[in-house]
Amino acid sequence: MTDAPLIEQEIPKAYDPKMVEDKWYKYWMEKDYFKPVINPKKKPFTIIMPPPNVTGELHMGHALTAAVEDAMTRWHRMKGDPTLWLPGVDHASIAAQVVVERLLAKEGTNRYQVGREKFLERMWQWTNECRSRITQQHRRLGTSCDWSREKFTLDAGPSLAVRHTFVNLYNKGLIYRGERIINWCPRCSTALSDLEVDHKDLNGHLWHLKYPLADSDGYLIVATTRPETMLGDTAVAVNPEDERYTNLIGKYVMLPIMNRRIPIVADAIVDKAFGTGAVKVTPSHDPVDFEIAQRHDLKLITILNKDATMNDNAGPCKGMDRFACRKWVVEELERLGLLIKIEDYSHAVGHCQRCATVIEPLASLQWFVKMEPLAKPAIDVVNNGQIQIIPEHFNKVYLNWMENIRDWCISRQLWWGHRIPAYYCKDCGEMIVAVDTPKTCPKCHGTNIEQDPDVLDTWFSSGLWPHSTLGWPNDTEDFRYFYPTNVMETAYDILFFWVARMIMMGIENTGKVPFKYVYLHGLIRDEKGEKMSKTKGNVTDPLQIIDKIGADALRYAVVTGNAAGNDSKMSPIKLEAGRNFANKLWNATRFVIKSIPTEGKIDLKIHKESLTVEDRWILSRLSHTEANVNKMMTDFQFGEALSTIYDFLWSEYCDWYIELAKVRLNPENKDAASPLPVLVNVLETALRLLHPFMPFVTEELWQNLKSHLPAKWQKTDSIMIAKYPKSDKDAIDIEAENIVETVIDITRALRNIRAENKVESTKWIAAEIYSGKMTAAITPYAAAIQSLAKVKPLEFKDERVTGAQGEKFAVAVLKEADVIVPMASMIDLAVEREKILKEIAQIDADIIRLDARLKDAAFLSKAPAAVVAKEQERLIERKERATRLRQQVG
RNA sequence: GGGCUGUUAGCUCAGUUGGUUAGAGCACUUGCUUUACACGCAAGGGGUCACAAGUUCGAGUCUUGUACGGCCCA
Repeated sequence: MTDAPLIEQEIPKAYDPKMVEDKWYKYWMEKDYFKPVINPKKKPFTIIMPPPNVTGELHMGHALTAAVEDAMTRWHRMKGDPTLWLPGVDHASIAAQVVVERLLAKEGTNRYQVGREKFLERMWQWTNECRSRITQQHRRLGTSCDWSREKFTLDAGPSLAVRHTFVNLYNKGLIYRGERIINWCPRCSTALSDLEVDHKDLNGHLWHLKYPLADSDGYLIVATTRPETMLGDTAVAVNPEDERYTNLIGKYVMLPIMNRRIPIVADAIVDKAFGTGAVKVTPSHDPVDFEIAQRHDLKLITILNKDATMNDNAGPCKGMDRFACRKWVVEELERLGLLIKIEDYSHAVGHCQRCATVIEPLASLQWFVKMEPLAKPAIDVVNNGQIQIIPEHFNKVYLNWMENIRDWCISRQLWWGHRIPAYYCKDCGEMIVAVDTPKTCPKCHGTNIEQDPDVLDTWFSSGLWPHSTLGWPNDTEDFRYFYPTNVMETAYDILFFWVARMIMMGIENTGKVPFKYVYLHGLIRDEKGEKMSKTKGNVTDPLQIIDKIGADALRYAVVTGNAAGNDSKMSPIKLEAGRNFANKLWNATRFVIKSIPTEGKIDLKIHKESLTVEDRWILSRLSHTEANVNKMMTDFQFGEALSTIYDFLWSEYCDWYIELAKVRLNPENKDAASPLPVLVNVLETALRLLHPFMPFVTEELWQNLKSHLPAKWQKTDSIMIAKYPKSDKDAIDIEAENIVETVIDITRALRNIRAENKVESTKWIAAEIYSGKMTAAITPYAAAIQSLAKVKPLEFKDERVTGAQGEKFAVAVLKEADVIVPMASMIDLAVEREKILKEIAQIDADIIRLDARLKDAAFLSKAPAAVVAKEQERLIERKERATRLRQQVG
């Protein structure tokens, strides 16, 4: 049995997270608290963590993910659900390979020189270093995920899932190999999916070129943004409805430079309004042209090598770089008198998302997933609510994309990743797609078999993550118990990349949705609202912040004031607010602990019948808080839930309950009922309420508090396995709330009068209170009001004082009371009178409005009775208040 | 070009079935070594909720339009 870490007996004045965080994380780990106990009688709560890439360290976005998922996880665990938060790491095929390739470049070498085997060794070395860093960071953040179930995408299990899925989809005809236009990154030397291409508007040119007719005089003018591609043209296309060109359809032009006869074809896709209405067709290097070529049976001529230099088909340009070639072609056409004009032209150019190189559309033999059949059920589950996306408006974004989905290019000419489970017989050319490596060719029985050299798009394996991490395709206990999972929480920028694919693949492989809720959080930006990036140098390192102010403050800062789907800006101010809150709690607990007597028996049981009104008040407020927080947690309003707890602890418990309790704790008031039972119980409960958000400081304080309490408080070893507080309806006490609110109002009014009249803080002033039917309830608080507002003597009057008495007063008319301070020494009556007149004017306006509303037949008949009653009450209150104010000004 | 979204106090942002007098943190002004906390306490100032029209008994909240941002897809 692990003993709880030591707790400082002398509590320092300020909270120092460094002294407490590590020891508690270690304690939780040793106690195995993060591991769920499978109980078939209970419904589990499961979150699969979005696996960070092995490309470096965690950033603030990961910290947000961790904070939110940990809050959900800890909350459910405390509620008693068997809770699994499964961590993992992604091999990030292209991104990680780019990182290591850069390292090699620094060493003056590259992956080809090193060779596939050695390169992969290097990748593993990098990956292992990275993984331990990421794990370490997660631990510092306080994440309560089950490390014993941690998965890596290249582990045997997830890899088997990948091969199974590939083979299954291939057998169903949903994966095919074919020659299509794909996005080629010359730097990475691989195909990319459409999603991996960033389109940036660049200022370029539109070159108008003259193509002479082949069999007669005259010419056609075509416009292009990429003149070098003309070397691969195999046609010119016009719109069949374009009268300018009707007579040319079926004729030929002579392609300049290459001197190739190419046909003029008619295709409806051509936009009559673009350029001259005639377009050059380069089927190997443009997706639209590729389609035209399919329809018109045109030749495909590829003119580029994989590194974006020109190949043999480029004639005189062979060997040139693509951009040098562009320049050369333009000059040559000009020399030939075939360049008509050059226009400035801004257009979208695709760039590799990972290395920012301009991509080339290229006809290439690749593997694809046929998406439409997979998308259909994935659209249905969102439409029928089986999966709920939060915030809801992302439904439309999701559906819009899914309904226009295109086939997905999944093969990558990379080395780091899941190798495609397709094998080719070198003897007979047979292709074999199989989960396990075949030993012999099923057709010719030869053994000369080679595996496809390519790997799969990382997102192919990520798409399986919710089921592959739980053991699928094997029938495991984890898979049966924890799948489908409950929540997928991630950033909205990978909705298509990841979430959509998980839904499709999850349904396809398991017949079930992979999760019930998709909670999308926003991006964390820097103080100016810019996206954080290493190149900009504006990244905030979570570890540095944790070192400085602690994990809880960081977690507070990323969660508070942040609603689903909204971006948020990180700033030192928010971090400070988190630190301050932790410190406030620290000191409140310090105060409570100091108030617990060290000797003699202490009874901390709450005896309902002997509670004072302020006890009943704080218990009532706590109960409201518990109800609201649980509701907000259920509704994924984490920022709101956290502020609710913050407000309760700071503005109600600390500001008022503790201050009121001090009156009773004063040795002079020996006979007063002790506030300790409520003081301790409410604090203990509030710490549990807060624990999912700020785990370290709450554990430290909870343990510390507990160590000063009697034996029966020692049953639970950690706050993280203590029960999450639930609202107690019986504790709701409107009467007590009313009375304490009045006491607070009176105190505030008195302080206000003091401040406005610049009364020195040490000086006692006299005051009279008239509080009508509340008098009896308020009177017991005379001592409290006296001490909180520094008022003595304080008298309760039966009769309201009127302005006619000739004496000078400062007056505050409150909801339930009038506060009168004789001001002989200090007040400027004229100012005071002005203030009251202003207030009367405001109230009169209210009265007119309310009166009109209450005379309005439509309102009376259509508004709910409760609303009408409330308005009536309000009118009475306003009128009565106006009367009281008028009495004061005479 | 299509779609989504934002505009609330000086700044950053909450405000979830439309229902009292729109909130917080920070900043600002004033005063406090009031024995838990200056990472604090007390008091105060500050908003025609972008603009216009509409629906409604009632709009920051719903609808439409306008202006200016942002994002995604092509």
